[in-house]
Amino acid sequence: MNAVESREFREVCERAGLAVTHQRQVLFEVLKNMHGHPSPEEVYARVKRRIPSISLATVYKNIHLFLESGIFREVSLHHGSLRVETNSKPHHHLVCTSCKAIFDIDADDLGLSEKTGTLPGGFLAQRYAVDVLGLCAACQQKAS
Amino acid sequence: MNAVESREFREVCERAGLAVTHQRQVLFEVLKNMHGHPSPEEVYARVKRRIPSISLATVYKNIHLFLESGIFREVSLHHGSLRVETNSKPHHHLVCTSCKAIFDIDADDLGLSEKTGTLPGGFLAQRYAVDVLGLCAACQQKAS
DNA sequence: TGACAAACAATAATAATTATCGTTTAATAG
DNA sequence: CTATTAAACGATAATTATTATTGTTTGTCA
Repeated sequence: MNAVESREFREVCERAGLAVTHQRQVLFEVLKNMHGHPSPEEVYARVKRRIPSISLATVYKNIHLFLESGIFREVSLHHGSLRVETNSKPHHHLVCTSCKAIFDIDADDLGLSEKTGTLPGGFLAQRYAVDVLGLCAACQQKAS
Repeated sequence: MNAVESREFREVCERAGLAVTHQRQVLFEVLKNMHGHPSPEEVYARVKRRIPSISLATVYKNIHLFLESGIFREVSLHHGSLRVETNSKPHHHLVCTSCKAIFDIDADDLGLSEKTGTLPGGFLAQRYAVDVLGLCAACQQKAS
């Protein structure tokens, strides 16, 4: 890594209140240089090339710390287990980033103009699934 | 259950090519009458009240059959494991319902007018995470 | 009604993730 | 620059969610 990247990482850790460790730094760099939507196992495999002794648990722990600190995001909020929709009306979701609650909102009420049909890249868009991330009323109370 | 519900269920099974079994029918009714976003375990607990001998595996299998047949939907396509975003630009996802591939699309290119601020219900909207569901170019080829 | 495929219950197996615990390392106060 | 202490680490056991297997039962349809 170069000096600029190194300083960036130190600042990131400072802000997040995390110690600057070798493992954490390599993980950070590896993530910065990967593309797409890697799984923890894929990230682990990459980091292992530079630190053969690293533990998978360390990778998980630090990915979670990065996510919590907003240094990286996860592809889709995953609810840990499969969830079934019981609301048959077209609707989207309000997801509270604090308490993880999910509220339904009618597609009409959200009023997004969803373009179906072919998008750039030749992707045929059929349906939109929208998560609006934010804070529910209760968590706003608590925060204030 | 009443005769109307029973007929509806038979039609649903017919269309999906599924046998009409007692377990399947009770599961269907239970799901119809639940609200929110129940997990398989929660559904299992409910069904068990009416069929104490039912197996959790049966619940899983039938939920999947219902999802595949489009009788119910899942809350969010879950990728089986945690995935980390490596693209730091604001973007959304094109999700191919056939091959499960995920492509990034710049938020600007998708051109949704995202309303942040307070939504009905007092929810404070901060960010939108949009999955556009459809078929990628390759899967359209295969299908034709 | 009988044959056969589909579905079922029980439960073993697997995959993903998290917890535990003894050891090592970074932060920082002196 | 060293001692103290909390944080982080590696190894691995444990847990959770899900899927596969297998022998038995039950719909479906001739």
